[in-house]
Amino acid sequence: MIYSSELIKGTLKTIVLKLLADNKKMYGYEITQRVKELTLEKIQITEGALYPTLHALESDGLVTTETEFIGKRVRKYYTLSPSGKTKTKEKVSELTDFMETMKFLLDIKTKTA
Amino acid sequence: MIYSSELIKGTLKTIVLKLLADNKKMYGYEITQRVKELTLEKIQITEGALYPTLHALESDGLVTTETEFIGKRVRKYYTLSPSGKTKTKEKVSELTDFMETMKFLLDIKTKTA
DNA sequence: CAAAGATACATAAGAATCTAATGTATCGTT
DNA sequence: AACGATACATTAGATTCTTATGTATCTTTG
Repeated sequence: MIYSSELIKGTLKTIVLKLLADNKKMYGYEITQRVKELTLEKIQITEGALYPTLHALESDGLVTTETEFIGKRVRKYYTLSPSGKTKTKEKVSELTDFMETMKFLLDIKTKTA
Repeated sequence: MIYSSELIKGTLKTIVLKLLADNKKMYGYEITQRVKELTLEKIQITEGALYPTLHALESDGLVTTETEFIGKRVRKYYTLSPSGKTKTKEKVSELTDFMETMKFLLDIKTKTA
């Protein structure tokens, strides 16, 4: 089962930031594959969604980039900046908190029904 | 603290459906107030977001409506249709599942760091 | 009793962000 | 040689939310 795309909305940026926090340095394609692998195919990040997000993180100064050549093929690595690390902590704790609230909302009557 | 609006994206429809499943019959304004109350002000549903969503649920046949007059003031009640009840179960279990996956993603390195 | 705030509906322009498609190019395998 | 995987990127269109606006009634308070 693949989650409906609307669920991914709003969490993509947080997922990317968290992955970068855990792995120091990643490139776009690698991120799509890692997420797919970690979520057992349930979250599929499309390139059309990922690249604009990465570019936005860069222009917000949350990540820095370095280009590397693997043979003749370009690979663009992303690394968290100091402000990116701070932002990641904020985003992760906000999402964690949000999920607690949502769990509460979804459980309300189910418990007694 | 109020959750950033992007987090609400994609979950609004599910929240509304779940509330209707628990309460049989609710009107728009009541939904905004109930969510605010249940989440201790952390989720604020604006009318500009709610009404289009309710109208969409109606045109998808997931809810039926009945208008009631309180004095001279109109109140529009929404009730889940049979297909709405089925949809609610699907949406709630998908979101629950999604949150488990997200929790896993967010916990990965935190555990060992 | 007038004003302000709460109740209650609704729409609409603009912003943000994702999907799906398309494009370019290299590398490895069969 | 052809195909699939790797790797970047952009764009038209769809979706959905924000912010503002509009209308109208009811309740509370100075």
